[in-house]
Amino acid sequence: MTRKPMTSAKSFTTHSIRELLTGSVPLDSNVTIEGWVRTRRDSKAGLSFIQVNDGSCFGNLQVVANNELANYSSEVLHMTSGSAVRCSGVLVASQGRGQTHEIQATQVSLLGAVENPDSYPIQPKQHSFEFLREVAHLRPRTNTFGAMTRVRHAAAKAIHDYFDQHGYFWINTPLITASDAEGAGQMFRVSTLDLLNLPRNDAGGIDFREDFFGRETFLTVSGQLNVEAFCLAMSKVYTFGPTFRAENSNTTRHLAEFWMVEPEIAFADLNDLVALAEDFLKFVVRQVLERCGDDMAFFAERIEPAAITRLQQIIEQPFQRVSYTDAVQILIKSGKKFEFRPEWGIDLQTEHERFLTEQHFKAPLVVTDYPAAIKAFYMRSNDAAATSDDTVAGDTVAAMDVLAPGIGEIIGGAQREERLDVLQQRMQAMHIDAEHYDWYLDLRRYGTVPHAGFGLGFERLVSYITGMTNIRDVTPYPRVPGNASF
RNA sequence: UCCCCGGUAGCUCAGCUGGUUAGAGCGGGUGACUGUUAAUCACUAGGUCGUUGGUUCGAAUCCGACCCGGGGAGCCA
Repeated sequence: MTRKPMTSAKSFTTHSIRELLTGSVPLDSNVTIEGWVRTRRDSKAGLSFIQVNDGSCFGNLQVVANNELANYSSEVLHMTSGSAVRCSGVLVASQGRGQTHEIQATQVSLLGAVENPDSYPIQPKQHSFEFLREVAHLRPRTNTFGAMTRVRHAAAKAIHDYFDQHGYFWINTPLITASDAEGAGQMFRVSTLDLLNLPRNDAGGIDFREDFFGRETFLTVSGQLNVEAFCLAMSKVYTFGPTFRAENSNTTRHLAEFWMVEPEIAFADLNDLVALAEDFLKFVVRQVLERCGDDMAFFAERIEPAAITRLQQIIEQPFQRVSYTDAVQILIKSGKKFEFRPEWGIDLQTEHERFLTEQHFKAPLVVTDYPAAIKAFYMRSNDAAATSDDTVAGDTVAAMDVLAPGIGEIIGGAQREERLDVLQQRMQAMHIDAEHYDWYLDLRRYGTVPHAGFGLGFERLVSYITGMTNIRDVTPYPRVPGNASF
């Protein structure tokens, strides 16, 4: 992107630093850049080196400003970290080591000064992530969050590209909902009622007929049920949008507000879904590696040494696959002492998942066919319990989780129960009020077909890709219990 | 929600068997020096030791309560 500069400097064209560093602009061109000062080093020989970053790429551009500039001593020497500047000059090959290009400045303008340089929080040094969360509005100016932001963008773009190239339609499912979905967790209430003066019904409860929508409403915990309806018309669809969970979860992998990707495919079974998950993840990872080389190199150097190599392994290796029943057997036979003893019928604990992905398989792992009792009502009942030995296995459903080393569950999905009578039985058994799901049951009454889908936690994906271990550091403004700052 | 750990300068931390005036590095300011690379060197400013009670002649240091942050677990994506 090139454009005219905002000021009068004639024959200088404004460029992103990315353009200048990647060699798409010939040397000796007159150029202008706009950005924020990372560091400034002064030489009393009469020149200063200003490292400028504009977010367009990981690298800074070095601007060489000498004392012949009219504002050299009055402004240039006071351009501390964080100052906003516009620099014009000639793009040249750098005389010094450490960078290929630099600008010999003919004009350096201070657009926005840093009022209190001694208290500006972002210094050219390592900060703790805990501290940076307290200055979430300024942390985009750090290397780490610049890199994370570009990776996050590249991943989101890759997700849309993958589905677009494979004939999927992006469905914008509602964020406000009246159903409590699959009971996927605690929900945030949406209401315009006056909390200090609640309307009451005859039974003494709150009269939600007086509320904005005439009934109780919440923020969505999943777009899945809604997107299924479009799946059973458009064949291949997906959602990608914000999701809300009011769970009191205080961990490095939970947010109250996060983004979720939920593809849903018709005329498909669990095997098709597993194949999709693998192909999809590999595509996204490959795109990020191709587009964000500098950023990923930074994560590998400073955050997680294996950041790049483990992504390359994901691309190259086939995902491992194991049934829940076999996974439990592996855990039992491992002889390893777990805090929670592995047992058929109990959900895999974090320590179990970690053992399977990090020690046993040492790869992303797809676990399938979980006990029906611990899974949601809409998951398809398997016809027969599949076991690889003499273990007695109970009823299972065609569910699947993709577990990634270091992160745990990154994808959860299932083939959906398309048989009306089986679905109704299951809802009854799980005490789900069928009245709220009549429209959902309609999908089984009118032209039902086998279909399947999964949910991918977008932040968990970014966390896995970058090696950033706390999910609060891979989203711009994290919302967690007790904190909605910024 | 449960279990641990922590809160000292703008940042990262030391000091914590109670005892003159609470320290260092980085960052800021000033100066020296150099086509510099998180530059280097010197000087300098900067602190209600999370809040609040208590113990004590005396509390950053010991005890209680509260607030905030972090890690782990559960729930899940």
